[in-house]
Amino acid sequence: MSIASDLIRGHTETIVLAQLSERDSYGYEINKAIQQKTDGLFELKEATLYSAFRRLEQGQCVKSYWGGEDTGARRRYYSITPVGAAVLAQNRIDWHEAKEIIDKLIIAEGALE
Amino acid sequence: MSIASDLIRGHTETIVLAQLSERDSYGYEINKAIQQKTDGLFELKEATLYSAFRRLEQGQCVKSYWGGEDTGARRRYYSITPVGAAVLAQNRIDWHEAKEIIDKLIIAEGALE
DNA sequence: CGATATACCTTGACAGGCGAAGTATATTAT
DNA sequence: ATAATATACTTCGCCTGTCAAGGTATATCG
Repeated sequence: MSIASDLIRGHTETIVLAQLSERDSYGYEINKAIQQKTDGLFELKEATLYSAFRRLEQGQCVKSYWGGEDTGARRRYYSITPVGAAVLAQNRIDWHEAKEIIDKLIIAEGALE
Repeated sequence: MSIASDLIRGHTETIVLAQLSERDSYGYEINKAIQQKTDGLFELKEATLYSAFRRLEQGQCVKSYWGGEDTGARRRYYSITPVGAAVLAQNRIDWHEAKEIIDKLIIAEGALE
């Protein structure tokens, strides 16, 4: 991956929620979707992804259910809850704010477009 | 503060280096400058700031020297090194890339401006 | 039958942020 | 005078999210 762990830290849950807001999905598929969306520049590590699922489910942000296996192994599907949708909405707002703040702080003095 | 720890994680060193690229400075002043630039929305916690200094100095990114006290207590000034300047430049590039990647992943489907 | 792709799970280490507490000096208010 | 506040730095130890490493199980393809 070409993006540092610390730069992604804190975004994992939001990324997962954003995926789930499109449609119910499962770990493996979500990760493939992320790789595709970023042209292979980024992927979630499995341990990171599954620990995010655990936190999200504990926080009532997602619900899970075992789904049918068309091809490989069994899949645990996740769906976003109203709580999760609200958290996602807030996280998006926070991200916009954080972006602006960080930009203000790290962009070079003269580099104002 | 209104920006989550995990969203800031990994940016602390870059923020400090960016400040030092303008002029030599010391911890307290850097933090004040950051608060001013962000209209009070963000500040580095002391422990965070000083541990960043330690890492940066160990990594040859900054050098420090004791400076004169015009008003309060003694100050430890920091200056950015060529290594630090290079790291800063790379971190800025990384930030731009990370921003785009995160945007792609968390922005709502229909919300493309 | 072995290799590969799909799919999930757990453990333990590591690193950075930060609360809390401490030290010391100068200024301002009471 | 003295208490409070602002300036300024430092250290300790906890917490949390990431991830390397290892494990399990099924289906497909050569």
